[in-house]
Amino acid sequence: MSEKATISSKNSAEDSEDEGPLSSTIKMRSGGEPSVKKEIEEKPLASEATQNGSIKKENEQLNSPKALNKRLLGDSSTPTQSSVKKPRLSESSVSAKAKQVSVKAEVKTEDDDDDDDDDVPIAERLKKAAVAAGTSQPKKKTITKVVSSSLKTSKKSKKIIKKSQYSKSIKLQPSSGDGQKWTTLEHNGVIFPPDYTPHGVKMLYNGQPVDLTPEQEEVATMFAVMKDTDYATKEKFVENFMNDWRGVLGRNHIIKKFELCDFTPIYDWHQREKEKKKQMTAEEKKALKEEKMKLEEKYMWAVVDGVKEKVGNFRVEPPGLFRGRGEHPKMGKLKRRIRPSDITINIGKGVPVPECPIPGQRWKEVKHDNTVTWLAFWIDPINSKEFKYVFLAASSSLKGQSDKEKYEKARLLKEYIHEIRVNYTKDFTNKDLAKRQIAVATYLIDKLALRAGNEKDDDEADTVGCCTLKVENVSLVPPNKIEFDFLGKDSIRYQNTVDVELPVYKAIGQFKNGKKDGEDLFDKLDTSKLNAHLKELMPGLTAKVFRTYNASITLDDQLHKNTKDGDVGLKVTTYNLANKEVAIICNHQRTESKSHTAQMGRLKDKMKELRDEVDKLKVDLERAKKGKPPVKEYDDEGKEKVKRNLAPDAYQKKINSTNAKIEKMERDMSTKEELKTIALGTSKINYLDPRISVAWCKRHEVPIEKIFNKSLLAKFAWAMDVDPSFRF
DNA sequence: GCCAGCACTTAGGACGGGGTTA
DNA sequence: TAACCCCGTCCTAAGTGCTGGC
Repeated sequence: MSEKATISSKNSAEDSEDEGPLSSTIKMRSGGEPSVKKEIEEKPLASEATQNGSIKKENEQLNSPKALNKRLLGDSSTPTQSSVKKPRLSESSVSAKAKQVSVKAEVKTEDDDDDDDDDVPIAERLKKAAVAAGTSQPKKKTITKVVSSSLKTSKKSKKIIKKSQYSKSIKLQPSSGDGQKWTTLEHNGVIFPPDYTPHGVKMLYNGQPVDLTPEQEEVATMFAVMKDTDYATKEKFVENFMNDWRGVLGRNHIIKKFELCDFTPIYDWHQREKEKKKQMTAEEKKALKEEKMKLEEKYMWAVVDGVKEKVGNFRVEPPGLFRGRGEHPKMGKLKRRIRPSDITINIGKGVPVPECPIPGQRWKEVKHDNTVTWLAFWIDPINSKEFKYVFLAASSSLKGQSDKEKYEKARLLKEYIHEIRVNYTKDFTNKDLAKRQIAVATYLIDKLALRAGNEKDDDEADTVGCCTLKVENVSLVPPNKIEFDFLGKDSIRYQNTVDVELPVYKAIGQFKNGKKDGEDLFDKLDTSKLNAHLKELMPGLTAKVFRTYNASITLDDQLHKNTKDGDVGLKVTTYNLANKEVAIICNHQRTESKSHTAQMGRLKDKMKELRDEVDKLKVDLERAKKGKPPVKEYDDEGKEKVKRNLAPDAYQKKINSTNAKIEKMERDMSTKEELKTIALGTSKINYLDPRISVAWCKRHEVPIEKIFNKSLLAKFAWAMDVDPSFRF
């Protein structure tokens, strides 16, 4: 069970029949087909119009007959042959279908209210429903075409955007339809961690120092340095560690029982080393850093189709003890050292194969597969069914292209969401149990942004997603609430009580009926069935698209509704609040920092000091008004403090400025408290279409650097030239 | 239709640098 | 000057989803 606080639900009880998922107006054809096919072929998509035509180009490419090529079954292990894989449907189909979707290019102004609730996440609409009952239909400005150049960015905002060295956009090459990811690829392979250097510090066994070989000492040290982590106290961790360590120690070694092991001498040695490192002068640290840089420089870059791109993880993982999350059955197992003979390299044909950095050794294999993006991989030593890949960095064009496609797919869902909701609502009462389960699962994924929930093996932590929810994870709370309590990805607890439509409540009751704890709630369903069904509703649609859609549309909606005139600081606060809403929806949590309570305590003390100061200043102000000197004050040693006589105006000024400090501090404290277990970064990196943020910054003259750090600016370079009118 | 293999995205925590404060 | 704290970066685990083969 996670120790983290649970994010409380924002889903409220206003989930009435009228304001449910189906209440909103939609742009649909009477036949139920989304939007206007003919119109589209003549007019660009709204998004196309804002993308300098680049998307249209993509669609053409993805639509090409080449996209239907099948995978050729070549011997991919032969270095001279590259396997050509069948492109994923999702890559081609979304863009292809995109042509069939509506669109009159519409621009909603900041003043416009949303009149189409299907463009808003359900959770938000539920909240809105209570407030908005009886509100009049808002107006929407419709124009025939949006061309980026026709929308003027104000001079000032242009300047702000231009000022940023990262604001230049990159033009992404559309991904080809045949699954080919690159034409030429050059890189220098991977770098290995240094060999183990024995320290010679002896651990104790049964109180006596023990001699260990370097290999045995290395594993002992891995455990010793984790002595003060939670892992070291977990039975499973210790058990797995001891089993693997015994293998290294050999059958006849004196060390048998963990209880008799004392790793303290090694732990202390490690602490001293850490301290030594800390005590190094700035110059020494700099020199060390430069040396490391020199060693690594050549591995940091790849050249893809003639463009120099950063490599993401060019360092091979060092050996260690496996740190699985939650109650992972393999925690503590020895993750052995990876050697060149474990590594498969992928590189362009006709360019030099990276030299193996360890003399006398060689790569396991060299491939030339241009249908994949990995530069190297090795088999995970903890789970031999899995691979560890070396990919390009997030800032690379390849990653950028795929990121953009992800957001375009989520935007496409906007066009289909109404029909999808109509569809699943109808099926809440379907006689076919499988259909009923699909309907309810889709509803939960849409409404609560739950993950799909693939099946898991027994040798993984016991976590669930939507399709793998167990009977005990879901409780009925009459008359129509459902309480969720389960461990999701990374064993993060999801605890939420939500109002649901009555048919959903009844259906879940039926699914639970006659089942015991530990049994699947959706016994007729798994992720492949669910995704197959979703694909019938929209090309390329899968469960995870709903998370992207919900997150991005929530940000867009919140920014649209809540941005007020004011200084940049205020606007950034508005942004962060919107970001927080998204993090709550996606259940992005972090562990409360160990020092949080102490930090809050210190802030409270400081606040009290400031308040006392204001009280004293008020007294002195009254005295000054009467021409009296300020009240005498004494320090800890009883010596009188020097206090100047000030004019009443000066006291008032001081009071005002101290009050301002108090107000700021109150705001900071409440933000700190609210965000102590909420992680904002995850959604910003993975779920929020960066074009929403960039366009909002342009419209409101907020420097983009206030929203994106250096890494994000690089990752989202492709989004920087978005038109200011862009809406998700 | 199912499963295993594969390729990729999404995720939280560790760590360290640098700015701020006492 | 040290302690504190924030933030960016790195690390790698843990998900999702597609495909081919049976």
